[in-house]
Amino acid sequence: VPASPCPDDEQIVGWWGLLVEGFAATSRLLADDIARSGLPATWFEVLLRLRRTPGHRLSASHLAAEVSFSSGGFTKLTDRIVTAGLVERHPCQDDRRVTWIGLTPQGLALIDAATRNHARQLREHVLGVLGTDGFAALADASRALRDHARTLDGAEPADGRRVDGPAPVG
Amino acid sequence: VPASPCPDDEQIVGWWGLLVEGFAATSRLLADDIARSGLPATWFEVLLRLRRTPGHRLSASHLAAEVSFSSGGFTKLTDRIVTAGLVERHPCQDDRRVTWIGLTPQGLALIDAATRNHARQLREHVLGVLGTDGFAALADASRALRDHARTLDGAEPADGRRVDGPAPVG
DNA sequence: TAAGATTGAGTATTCAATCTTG
DNA sequence: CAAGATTGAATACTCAATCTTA
Repeated sequence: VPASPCPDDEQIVGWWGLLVEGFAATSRLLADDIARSGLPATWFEVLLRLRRTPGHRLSASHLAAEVSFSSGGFTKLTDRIVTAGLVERHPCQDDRRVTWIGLTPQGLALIDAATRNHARQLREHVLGVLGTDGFAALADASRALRDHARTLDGAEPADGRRVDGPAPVG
Repeated sequence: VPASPCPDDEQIVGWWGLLVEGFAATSRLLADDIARSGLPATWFEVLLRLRRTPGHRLSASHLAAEVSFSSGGFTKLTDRIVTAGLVERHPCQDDRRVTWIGLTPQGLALIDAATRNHARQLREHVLGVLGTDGFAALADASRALRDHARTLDGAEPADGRRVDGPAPVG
């Protein structure tokens, strides 16, 4: 796509639409494969982050934020993964409000295997399509978007300025 | 990110992780803003596609596929949007199994306003971060990923062999 | 007061089964 | 029998309120 100097609204909205569709389609492909090894996509996201953390443990609130879950939703998600025997809760000694979530040996074994398979899928369905440079550029752009959005998160006041349009439906 | 000739598993998985996080963070930013104008994100996706279709109408099953919904889930989503007066169901004359979903005047007015605001948000939170060339490149890569994934969808056997039918084209 | 975690209520989604039409 | 649409059961999430601790 040769870049226009000044893309119009339709162009911009269309570009973002491609992102939504591309990400959804690829995510589904990957999630289906992960599910085949016995892991819901949400569990995979949790275990993946524990796996790459020294000590294989993170605080519940930190982990919840990383996987974009609400506090309450993450409690229930954790309940299910604990029941499955893949993670354990550990009360924190220094600050008794926090709960550490740590991988069990079974959890570690499962996420190790799932990660190897995941990487294989990514080579096939992403790296194979975009090439190394393309995938790296995509990752770089995504990091920039993430950092920008997270900077604004919580700093964006619910100010009075509204869309110039019809009142909310309801 | 200078591209390594042969990225390892951790690298690849990390790159995809950035995509997941960047997309989630930005999507949430955009969805929050859309919600402020009175539209749930799912409604917006539906109305957006009707808006850019000649005649502002699509069949339910086609629309469901475009927004990545199950058949049953889309029926209920449609129920809610119909109740809000933004779309209407029209039985198809040629094939009485299909239902057309069409925008109402209110729906059109609302999605028009929401789209203008959406474009403004995209300029701020995506175009402003990546630049025109960066955004265009991202859209291009996303299109490639989408087309690849959709080619494989339905052609990828679940566990055993594919059910009888025409051989996959790709 | 504020922050981390949990609970309960409400909502939205998928899956499987059903109905209708081609 | 296949395809589109709908329904009911089950699941998973968010939000608001609560409890505990800093």
